[in-house]
Amino acid sequence: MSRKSEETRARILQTTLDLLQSGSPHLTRISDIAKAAGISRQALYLHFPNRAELLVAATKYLDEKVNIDASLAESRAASSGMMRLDAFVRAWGTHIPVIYGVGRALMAMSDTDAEARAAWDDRMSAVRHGCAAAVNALIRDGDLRPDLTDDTATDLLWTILSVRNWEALTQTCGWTQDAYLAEISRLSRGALTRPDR
Amino acid sequence: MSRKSEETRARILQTTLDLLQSGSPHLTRISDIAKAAGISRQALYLHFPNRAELLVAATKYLDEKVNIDASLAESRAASSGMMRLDAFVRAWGTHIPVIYGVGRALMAMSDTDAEARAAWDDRMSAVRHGCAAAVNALIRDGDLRPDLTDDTATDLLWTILSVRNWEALTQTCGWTQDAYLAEISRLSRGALTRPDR
DNA sequence: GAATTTCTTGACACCGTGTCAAGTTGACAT
DNA sequence: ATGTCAACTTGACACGGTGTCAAGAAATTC
Repeated sequence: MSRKSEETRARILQTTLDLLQSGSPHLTRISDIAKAAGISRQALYLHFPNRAELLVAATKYLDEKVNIDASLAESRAASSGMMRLDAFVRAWGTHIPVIYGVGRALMAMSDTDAEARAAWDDRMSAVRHGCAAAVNALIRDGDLRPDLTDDTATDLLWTILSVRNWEALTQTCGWTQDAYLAEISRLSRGALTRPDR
Repeated sequence: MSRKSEETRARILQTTLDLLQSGSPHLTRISDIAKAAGISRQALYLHFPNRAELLVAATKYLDEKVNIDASLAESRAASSGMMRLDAFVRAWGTHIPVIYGVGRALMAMSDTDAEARAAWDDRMSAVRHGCAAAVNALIRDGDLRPDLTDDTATDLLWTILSVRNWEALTQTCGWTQDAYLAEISRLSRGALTRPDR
């Protein structure tokens, strides 16, 4: 694990992220990544045992760079439940485009690879915890719709905030990121909070 | 295209649907389907040129059997815009589980196969037309939120009603179909209609 | 009963992933 | 400067799944 080794490792990961960000996952083959990183395909296997672990490592690498937890933490600072919900929605919604490339690859692999699925599920369960925290803040303030249990509300918010929905609205429907954030905030609020306030 | 030929063709399609309904798409290989249909793998290629066209044919076959258009048409009979929205949401939401098996396979193939993607997009654009019709009915009655254009509203409803959201809530979160229908109806209504009514 | 369609068996090519072996390059230590 | 070790290279191969081709058997149809 010398300096040189870590250097190429980082280059591989960065190249992987770059390729995934611009180009569909199945067009990002192991050989494509190796070529773009300036090494042989076999050399890549000296650093990562298989495609799934490469993608997982790339995800972690990205996480370290952008520190998603810190961004989400800021939503915890909000005073009221309503503000907290909004802060969380905006924080997560802003991070989706950052992780979309690798996320899409992980989702595609989830069909066939248990390891990839586990890695993606892990990320998604972290988001779910954020949803649950926002829901709890609403409950504390008495702002949750009375006909929703906390679990139901969390499921609903988590689904509304899915990467797939971001993909549908911004990629398929062509919405701008701002339009997405605005509508999805309103939708989340309308879905979870009492109609009378 | 004799009697025998059509017979096996139908058997292949039905077997395909059966296998897709119970088991993930990548576990439904061409050879699996052939075996389950009681013919050789090569015989299957005498009826369908490739996997994508087989799936597309299976989708059409299913459409003919369940007649999804007829089911959606009933929502057109509703008098008020609000009722029409609700009828459409329930009609489509009820059909999602029927098409989920083949839909999932088509979605998975969409990553790699243009033909599969076209077939799925075609289905989804049919749903989108239904969404647009419901939105227009709301507009006619003056019940659409004033801050939504018809396109935005259609995009939003179409996204809310996506197969992915059904999958997230019923398959991942474990909601019953009834719970899904109830919540998604409420969500759709809340997202599109004026808050004051 | 003969012609034709349907299906079978078996072989092979292609693609992408993953593995293995043998050899090259370069950095560093002594 | 020489030997050692890690990083990397080239080239070969296995595997699984899709799709193709050819030759022959079996069933249908007329």
